[in-house]
Amino acid sequence: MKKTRNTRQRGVILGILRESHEHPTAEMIYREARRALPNISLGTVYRNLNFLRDQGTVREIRPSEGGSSRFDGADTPHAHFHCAHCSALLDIPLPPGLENLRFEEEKRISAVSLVDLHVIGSCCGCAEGATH
Amino acid sequence: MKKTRNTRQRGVILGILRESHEHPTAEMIYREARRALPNISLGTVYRNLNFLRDQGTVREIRPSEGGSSRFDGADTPHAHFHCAHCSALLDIPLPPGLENLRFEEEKRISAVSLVDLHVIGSCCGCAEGATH
DNA sequence: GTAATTGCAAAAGATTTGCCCCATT
DNA sequence: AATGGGGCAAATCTTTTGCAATTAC
Repeated sequence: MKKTRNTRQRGVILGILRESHEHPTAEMIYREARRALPNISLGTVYRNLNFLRDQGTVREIRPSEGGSSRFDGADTPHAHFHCAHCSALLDIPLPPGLENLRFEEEKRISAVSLVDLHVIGSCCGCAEGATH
Repeated sequence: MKKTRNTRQRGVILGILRESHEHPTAEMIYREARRALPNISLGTVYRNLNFLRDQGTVREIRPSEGGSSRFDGADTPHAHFHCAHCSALLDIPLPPGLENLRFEEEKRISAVSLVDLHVIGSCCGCAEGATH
């Protein structure tokens, strides 16, 4: 197995993700990381996000509304709510019964590694009254 | 409200989507549509897919693995299984209990318009034996 | 010392858009 | 005839990649 290094860049990126609750994009992480490491490049941010995602440390969320991927550094299972109006992305609890989905009866599926639940709708800040 | 026209292009695109079970990309739909309309352009395919998606007629699926969006012309609720190895995208039944999720207790959510469940794993064609 | 990782910039990929013409209503 | 929609090509946006220099181990 390939050896990995603990670079300052990787640490800063993971730290940002761990502290943020807003599911930042690579660009937002980049801007934040530049405060600690003014020379960090966007390519490095992307490379590390891909690395952390492949490692299972963070989750990449590709919003159904389009636009950039958003990243989630939380380590407990949860679902996501997307506001279709303001593109806020909120963590919501996983509905009961979804923690242990089984797909034995589904002959085309051999193994399940991840279950992603996305709820799309309108957040309270964007309710009826608001301009759409 | 803006009046919409039934163009040959829009009809062909929707027809392809309705008949396909493989969740084609815009590019695949474009190639297929060219058989009926040799002059259709990729831009037109994208414009119509966006239109049909905004109208709620088709669903756009942004694969967690990355790459192009895939489109789903089915009209009954279902979940999706993504094979992480061959990028097959299969319709699977919505697990019981997910048809009528309620989010009353979630104060930040005002309305829900769509629930998307994505199961990521390995399909049977890509099981253990296969080259990864 | 060595190989993983970085910064930079260019490239690639996917989707959108402007403009002018055509076709549906 | 009016105008929504199409074709084409350029533009935009997001993400990836090649390469030489750097740095963690």
